[in-house]
Amino acid sequence: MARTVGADGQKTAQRILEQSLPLIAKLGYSAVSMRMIAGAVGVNVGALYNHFPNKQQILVRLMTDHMNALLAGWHELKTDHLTPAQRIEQFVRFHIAFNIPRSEDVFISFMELRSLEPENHKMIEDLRSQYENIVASIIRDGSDAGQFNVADTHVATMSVLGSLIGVNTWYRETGRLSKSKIQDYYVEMTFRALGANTKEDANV
Amino acid sequence: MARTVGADGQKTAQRILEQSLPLIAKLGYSAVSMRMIAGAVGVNVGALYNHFPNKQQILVRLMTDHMNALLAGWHELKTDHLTPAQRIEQFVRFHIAFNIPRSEDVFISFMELRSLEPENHKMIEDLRSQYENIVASIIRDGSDAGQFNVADTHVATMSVLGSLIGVNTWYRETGRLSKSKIQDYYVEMTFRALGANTKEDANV
DNA sequence: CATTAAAAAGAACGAACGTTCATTTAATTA
DNA sequence: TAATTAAATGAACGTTCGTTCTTTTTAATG
Repeated sequence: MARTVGADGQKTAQRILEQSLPLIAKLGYSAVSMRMIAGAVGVNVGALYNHFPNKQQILVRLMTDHMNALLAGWHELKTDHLTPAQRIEQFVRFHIAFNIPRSEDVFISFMELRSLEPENHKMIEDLRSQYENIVASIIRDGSDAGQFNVADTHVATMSVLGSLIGVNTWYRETGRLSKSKIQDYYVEMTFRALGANTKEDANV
Repeated sequence: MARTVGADGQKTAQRILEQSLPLIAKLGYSAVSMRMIAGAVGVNVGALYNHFPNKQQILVRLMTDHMNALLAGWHELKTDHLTPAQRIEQFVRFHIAFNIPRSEDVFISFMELRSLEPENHKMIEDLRSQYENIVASIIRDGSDAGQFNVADTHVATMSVLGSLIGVNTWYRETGRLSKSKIQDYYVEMTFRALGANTKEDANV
């Protein structure tokens, strides 16, 4: 046998990414073999190499695609003209809304950094720090404007991001809480953690 | 060659655990081979099986030892007689102090759950939920007593734990902030996030 | 001191790994 | 329609994997 009827390179490449995602999220990059991916796609092992030069590049694509979508999603919101309090609220809501349906991407992008060769690692790390900088600059602006009251900008940034990232580890579609309720709760807790005094001002 | 001078079973078993820890933390369980561990210990591959029946049990020991030490460390503090606000402060300080010098254990216990066979996975998961329950019950007590003001106990628990767990991902021994400063900052942010109104009452 | 047990070495096992290659067939191009 | 390119198969490559086994040497036991 050889090329099959209806075979399409672009579609196969996409299927490889789609099938790799849950496998790597569940088992980890090292524990997933090219044969497993091929099996999930419904294709022979060798065929994978028509679309990706090696295993590592599959992981790189998964991570860059996710991080770029995350950053693009945020920048689409165009929040520059808002107050720091409004921006952090937008950010909390965006982060939760964006990441909940992408729990596997989130997990991989956090978890498999160490599986990347140095230059790829650096590239993803840069994207990640761009995302951290979004929060850091909101908190810094809020502090400078006297709207937030934090002892240390960096610690506050890490605390806010840490609590948000944790959502993915426990959220369940079928759980007790709706996505929007979770957003509300986290907005409130984030405001409090940052010593924000402007939520009422902004909303009432 | 064969048994070497001074060879001691218990010491070797301990060295296997000690050397496995940084390897697995850095590369991941699947990516670490028994030969790498043996090399780090300075022993032949086969010798590992005098001390552990298989690779999985090394991971199990690393994770159970860590989780048990974590739980034991907390219970040693005997905080039952304190107020919820005092207890959550103690917890935040304990968690940071305990985990910072054990970043590799923390990372593995969080990361490699998926590498465990079902029964081992369940055992570790049980230990982890015991730890979560510590926070949950403090927050619940504080809410019931009207000392905390949270919209949802579970969400608050996850947010507090998430922000704390994040510390390990960015703390550096040589960094700008001392451990005790970080503790102070996190105590304050946690109090705020929980709507605690008793920090001043308790301390002043 | 003789015997047994513990702890190591080192070779070997089959299985699985990522990757390559020659080949075959479908789709596209000239 | 003929030639070329794209996309797949399936076998094979050498390497590494976790594990087992035999053998050797040291330490502990009687």
